[in-house]
Amino acid sequence: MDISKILDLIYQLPEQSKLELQNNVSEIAFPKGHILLKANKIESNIYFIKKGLVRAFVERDNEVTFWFGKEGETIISMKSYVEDEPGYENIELLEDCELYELKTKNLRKLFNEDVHIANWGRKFAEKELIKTEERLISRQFKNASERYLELMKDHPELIKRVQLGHIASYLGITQVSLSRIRAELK
Amino acid sequence: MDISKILDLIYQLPEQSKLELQNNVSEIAFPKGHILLKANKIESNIYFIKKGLVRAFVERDNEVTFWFGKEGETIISMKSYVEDEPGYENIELLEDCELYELKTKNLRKLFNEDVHIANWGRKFAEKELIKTEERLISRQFKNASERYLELMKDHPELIKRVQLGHIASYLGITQVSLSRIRAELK
DNA sequence: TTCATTTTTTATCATTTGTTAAATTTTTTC
DNA sequence: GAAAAAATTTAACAAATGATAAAAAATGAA
Repeated sequence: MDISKILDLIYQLPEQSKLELQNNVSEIAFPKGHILLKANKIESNIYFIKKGLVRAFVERDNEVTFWFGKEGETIISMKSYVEDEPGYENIELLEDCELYELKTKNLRKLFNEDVHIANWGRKFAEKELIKTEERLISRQFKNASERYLELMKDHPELIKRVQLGHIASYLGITQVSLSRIRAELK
Repeated sequence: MDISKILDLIYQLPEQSKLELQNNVSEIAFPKGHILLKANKIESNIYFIKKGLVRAFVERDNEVTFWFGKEGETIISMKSYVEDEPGYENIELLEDCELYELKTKNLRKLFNEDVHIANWGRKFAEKELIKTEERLISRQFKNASERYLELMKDHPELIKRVQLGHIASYLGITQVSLSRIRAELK
């Protein structure tokens, strides 16, 4: 998915502002398994996924996967981006990826210079917020089996592309529980 | 908490922009028990809490409380605000409240006219996003008892001001479970 | 205060999910 | 293609949480 399309998905910018943003973007590729972002470090870039699939996870006793990103989505260490503090998330590439890279520093400059880009940034955060809030609510009143069915309905491709251990973690259950749930659905 | 302080908490605006925002704000009060926002309706205002306490909940078999707002916080139907679509949340006043009201229509106009206000709106969404993401992650690897202790640590005043049924719902467990957890902590 | 109502706790049993270990299947590597 | 490694499933039992009902405590209204 090309950068112009990705930027439009978030918010339709006037041509001039869009070019400003695109001029600050460079392309970069990494292989499956690469750790793009490490926890407890300030990340100075954000990335848009041209091609591939990644996961965000935090490390506890085990790894807790809390987000998947695929073509068209944006990779951000929220803490770094928003508060300039080390983030809590690691980002691992689950497939070979082609990414667009944008320096946070340059983006912040554009936020202060261009009202359209500031509103683009606002829309981005707002849309992410709605997605996160809906997931939180879903967690609050659905059991594991219902959450799995919901994921199958909303993101069937994820279940094909991601190994079940990560899916189970994302759903907030153990892999063994997910396996049991799948067996019961047959 | 006065409106100037509340706006500053989100993002420090230049004086001129701040006055622009403040000029669009009016004061309003409602008694405990009042339903300020109803689900499935487009809400045309956002509110800042000057004084009091509210909760956001969705209706399922039971009510699921997913947010508490107190002095200095912002009441928004995210779906209405972001996508101009009916929201999923109800907002109930848990105490008598004094609120600042701001018409979404006017705010949108300011977002397009004033780069500082656009960035204020961006910061607001970004900060809410981090809080929501942290709660989601906490849900993913902490059990009910740990989540209760976390809430006691981070927001002890909530436990004093809110009845336990709502707290239990917010934590994603039944009131009976929360009561049991409290008994085990003694 | 006193009574009625609401909230919280306690108890019991059912269900869901976790833990551990082993078996099976799939994927990767040589 | 065979061996090794990784991922998934299955099984048995443990622990956490849910559901229901009843008792106790707290709150609110007359």
